[in-house]
Amino acid sequence: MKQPGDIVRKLSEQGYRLTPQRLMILSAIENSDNHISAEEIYAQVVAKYPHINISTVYRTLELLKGLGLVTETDLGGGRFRYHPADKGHHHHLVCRECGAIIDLDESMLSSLKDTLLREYRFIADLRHLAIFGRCVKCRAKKA
Amino acid sequence: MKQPGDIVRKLSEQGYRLTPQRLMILSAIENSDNHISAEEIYAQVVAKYPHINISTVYRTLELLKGLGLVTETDLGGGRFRYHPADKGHHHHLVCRECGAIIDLDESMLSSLKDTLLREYRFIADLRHLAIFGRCVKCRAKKA
DNA sequence: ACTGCAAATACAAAGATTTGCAATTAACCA
DNA sequence: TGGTTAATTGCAAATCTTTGTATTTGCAGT
Repeated sequence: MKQPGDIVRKLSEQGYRLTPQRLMILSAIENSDNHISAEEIYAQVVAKYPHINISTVYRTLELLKGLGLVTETDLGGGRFRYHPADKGHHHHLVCRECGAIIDLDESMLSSLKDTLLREYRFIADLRHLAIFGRCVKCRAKKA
Repeated sequence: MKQPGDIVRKLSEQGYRLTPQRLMILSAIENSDNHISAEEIYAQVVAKYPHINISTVYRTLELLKGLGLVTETDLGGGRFRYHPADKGHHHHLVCRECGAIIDLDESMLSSLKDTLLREYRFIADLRHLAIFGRCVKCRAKKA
């Protein structure tokens, strides 16, 4: 398991500067339960450090994504959410009705990946896929 | 098979106005080979009818999508593409390297849909999914 | 502690999509 | 044909994300 600050250490090891902005952004991501958005990160950081600009949040997320330290999931239409990569790859079932996000184990899609490779010779990147639909709770609500 | 103008007829039947803007937008979608974007539609229409506003294009697409006459595919990050719904549902394999879009038959994902329903009781909407990766041509280019 | 410099930042502006509102107009009816 | 009216549009502004650029700053080497 990772310790808090593990991402900070890796950044430092790779020669990236540890600016207060980055530390606060990382803290927001690591302390988030799950699936935090750029706007939410910005809101958290700006409360303590009003000087920060939101473009710094976006660029930091871009950096962390590129380094594989943070995972980005597109919940449709470019609504991106982030979480620490060490919390494991998984997919997301997103309920269109109530907005619930259900984590789906990576192995669920391995046979699909195999099929695409065999039939289309296409190497599918299925690391953080979002699938939309209707969850069990909303199915119960009304016919 | 559908005739050109079939969507026009359906709109009219359901009490929607047939404005010149809508007719030209529909013409652009129906004459497109595949996967046209809102910007491309706008560019085509504005050439003949410079007065049109792009928000009309977006609103018309929203309407057609809601009526199930046009299908919207999110090629990642909210880059939407459209095509007539009667050309059939299919999925898309999108190559991150060369941008190629490979159509994938709907049946390809039916077993995934079944599994999600059985194991998660989740009704997945897999009508126009985009899966990212690397296509066979780009695999050949370099190791 | 101080200095230099490349890295990182803030700011501003651009691109893509959405939304509120006043003006326009397609379609119905006399 | 012309009038009426609710649907539709154009326009402007807002939102979210990205990008260019001048300024600031972390940090390695004094």
